[in-house]
Amino acid sequence: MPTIKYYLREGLLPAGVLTSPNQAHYDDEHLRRLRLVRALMEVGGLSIATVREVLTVVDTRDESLHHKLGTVQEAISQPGSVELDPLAVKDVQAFCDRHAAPDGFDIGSSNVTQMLAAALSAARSVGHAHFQEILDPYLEGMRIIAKADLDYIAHRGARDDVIEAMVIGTLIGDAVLKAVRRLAHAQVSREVLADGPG
Amino acid sequence: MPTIKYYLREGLLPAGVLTSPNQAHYDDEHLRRLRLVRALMEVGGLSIATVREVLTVVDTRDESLHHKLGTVQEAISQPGSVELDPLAVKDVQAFCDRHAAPDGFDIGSSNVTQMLAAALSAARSVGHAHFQEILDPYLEGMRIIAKADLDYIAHRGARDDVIEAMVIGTLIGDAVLKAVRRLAHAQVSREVLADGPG
DNA sequence: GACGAATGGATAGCGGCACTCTCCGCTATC
DNA sequence: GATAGCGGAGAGTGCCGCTATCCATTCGTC
Repeated sequence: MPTIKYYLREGLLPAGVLTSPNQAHYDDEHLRRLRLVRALMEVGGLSIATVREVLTVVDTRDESLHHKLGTVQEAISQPGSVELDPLAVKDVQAFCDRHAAPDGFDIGSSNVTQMLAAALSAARSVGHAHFQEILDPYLEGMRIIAKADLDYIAHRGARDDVIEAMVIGTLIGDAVLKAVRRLAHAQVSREVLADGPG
Repeated sequence: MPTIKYYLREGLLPAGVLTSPNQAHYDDEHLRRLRLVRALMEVGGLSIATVREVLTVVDTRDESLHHKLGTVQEAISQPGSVELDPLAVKDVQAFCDRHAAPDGFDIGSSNVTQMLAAALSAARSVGHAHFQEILDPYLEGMRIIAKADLDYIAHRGARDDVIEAMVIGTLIGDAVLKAVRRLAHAQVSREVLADGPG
């Protein structure tokens, strides 16, 4: 309960409707918002500052949907503070070029490409200089997943909370995918072992 | 530099070879280890305690490879402190059953299934009670990715550092996949838009 | 209408964690 | 022989996510 007071102070939750100077009323929407905050923090690993940033965008009523999606995407895709290896940056560039528009992406230097470059830099730094070769199969698998994601968003109806659905789908989706990847490792390696010594 | 002294104290880095009581020599292996620690922390988001745990297993010389892989997997797959929704647990159970051995997985209650249940619980709590329906396409995509992962490990040669390669591949891979997923979203949504109004 | 419990609001404090600072004794170097 | 720098150990710092305390008010109920 003191945590809720804290979130209120931090502006993560809207204040309740004051029925009297020391009595506020909270409805389902407040509860829902609280659960959203907890989900973003616990599963998505967002900091309070980032959650506030995201919620601000979610709550913005004017502004185009497209612009809001972009802003939120950037907010929830913050790269770590890894110094970028120029070679890794080149790898990212090559990858982006390879899958460039019209059917690909041509995103210049967003947080997403930064993330990717940071991860590949880290890989290089520990002696895995060819990790970028895995990017193409990764994209192949991720295209299937991305299609499922878009389907999911679309079927939820293009209501007012598309942005919210996207945030949830992205962050909780990341966590789910982490787990599913590990399960897939077990499944595939079992199949390989079965085929091999068979 | 004081950070390195700190890591030494915390047992994340092995002490250098003392050439004299106050002069230690550090070779490439030490540097490599340092970079590994930084990568696990900055990209993998591991805490110092978890890094130590992982490194302990990596450094263990005896013990079977299989057992070490399992231990490390558990260490780098720690779920958040989310209370589990029984319905979400049921969803996970159903998913596991659906893809059960011999070609699937039958992992009982490991950290991985915990992670999955936690994520689905969070989804439910924010009103996404049907998120588990996305699990099958997720697995389909992840199987492609998992195959690439195993290929990668295999082609790196079954040297002494398989566990290390697995840790790196898993954690840095997670970060890479996060980024690639976002790029795939952009790519696929562009394709859909192109097909739709076409 | 009196009284204890509870609420809203604000301020200060706590605990964990990843560092960082400082001091000490020593020794390689000039 | 002065001094700069190292290794080692303990205490201190800053941030962040809470948590505890305090006060005035007011709701419940008797």
